[in-house]
Amino acid sequence: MQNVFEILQERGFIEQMTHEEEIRALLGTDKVTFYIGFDPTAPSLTVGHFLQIMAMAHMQRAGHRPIALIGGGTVMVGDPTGKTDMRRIMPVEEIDRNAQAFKKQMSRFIDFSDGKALMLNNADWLRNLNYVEFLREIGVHFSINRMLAAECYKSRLERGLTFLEFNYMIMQAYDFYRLHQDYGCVMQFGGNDQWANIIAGVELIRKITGEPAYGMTFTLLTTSDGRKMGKTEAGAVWLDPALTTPYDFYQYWRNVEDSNVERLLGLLTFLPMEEVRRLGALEGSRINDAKEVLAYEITKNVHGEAAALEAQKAARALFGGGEESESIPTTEIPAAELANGIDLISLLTRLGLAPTRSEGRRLIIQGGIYLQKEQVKEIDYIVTADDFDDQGYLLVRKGKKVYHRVKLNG
RNA sequence: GGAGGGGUUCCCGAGUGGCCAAAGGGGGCAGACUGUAAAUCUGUUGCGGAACGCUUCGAAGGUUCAAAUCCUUCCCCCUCCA
Repeated sequence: MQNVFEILQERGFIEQMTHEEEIRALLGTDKVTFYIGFDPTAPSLTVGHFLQIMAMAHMQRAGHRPIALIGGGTVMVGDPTGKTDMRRIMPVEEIDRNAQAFKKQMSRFIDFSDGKALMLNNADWLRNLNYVEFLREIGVHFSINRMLAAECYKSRLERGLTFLEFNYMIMQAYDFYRLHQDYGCVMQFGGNDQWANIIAGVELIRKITGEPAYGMTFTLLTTSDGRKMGKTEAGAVWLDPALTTPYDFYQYWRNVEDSNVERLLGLLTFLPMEEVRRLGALEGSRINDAKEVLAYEITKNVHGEAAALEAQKAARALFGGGEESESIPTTEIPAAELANGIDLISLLTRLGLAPTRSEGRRLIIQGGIYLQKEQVKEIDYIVTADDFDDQGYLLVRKGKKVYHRVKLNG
């Protein structure tokens, strides 16, 4: 069997490592326990987390034991890495609620049965730390001079960094130490922005115990010009279908830029690399086939095969002219309300296609609104039952690719 | 605790009494071009309507015909000193 190290490397995960040769050897021979931390800052995991989960899944398939560490304790402090502003202090109730949601979602991707993987929450040991003991036991091992030199604090040193946030690195290092002592965890992975936090843990363990510990970071999802991926006008791309519908989720991947397709296939699907390379090599508009595969595979992984098929069918129908599908977002409106017609602007705000009436007006004036595939440019257009088709549906399109269906009820 | 600097519309950042709903850039949205891509170009980007009105410039008060701009108090951030 192929060393999982090679797999991760070939699929494009690996960015930095503390000890390349040792890690490669270890992963090839022993069963290792490793961990990745997830801070519950939001009510759902995002595609950024998903990349970490994929790496975890590859590791588990290779026989290693993952620890998914929910950061119910570390979020109390807030990771300043990559943030330019002070982190919001989150209420404990919200943190715990988010942590629960993370747990639930995580179980879908990693097999936690029979101790094949562990899910822990660092709230269990961080929230009740004794300050003075902690300082004497752990604090002595950290050099402020070194910490300040860390790249991740650079921008914050210019703009302001509180002592609270400054401690984040120490908390995370302590997590690794605890997992090492209590669970024999010897490796920590994370996004490349976590590098400083990870080596802090590696060094802490080595200093205190004299035993080896390793760290590795994975690539971050970015567009070709370096911007973070996973953001849309509506915010992040969530794994929770209530926050990002499977259709929108599918469409997000269907629309990634050409130059990223091969990379994303390697990172976010389980397709064999041969296939990944074949799809990535498609030229011109044929790369669209690869994007369909990408979107389908990821959606299947996250939302299941049925939802993925449904999303694919809907997308093909809307963009290819096939049969329409049920999974387009649909709003029902009682026929009685349409008796006298509804003005188009009101309809747009009601469907959520325009946040305000001003925005709706703008959209119409700029030619961004279509009813049943016909552009409508009259801002005082009145929608009546006549606009609906025989089955009682009205297809509203905003711009090139945002669709919404209205169903006439009763 | 002392001295100084600062908080502007999603973000950065101009604006020091009327010409400011507020320059410029970024981002977003829409249009053109395309392949449901990227790049590029154009328009647009507080809210509500037709002209026009209404609510904004850390918070609350005040001066003035008129305030983002002046005064008072308060909150928050940064720098230096202690």
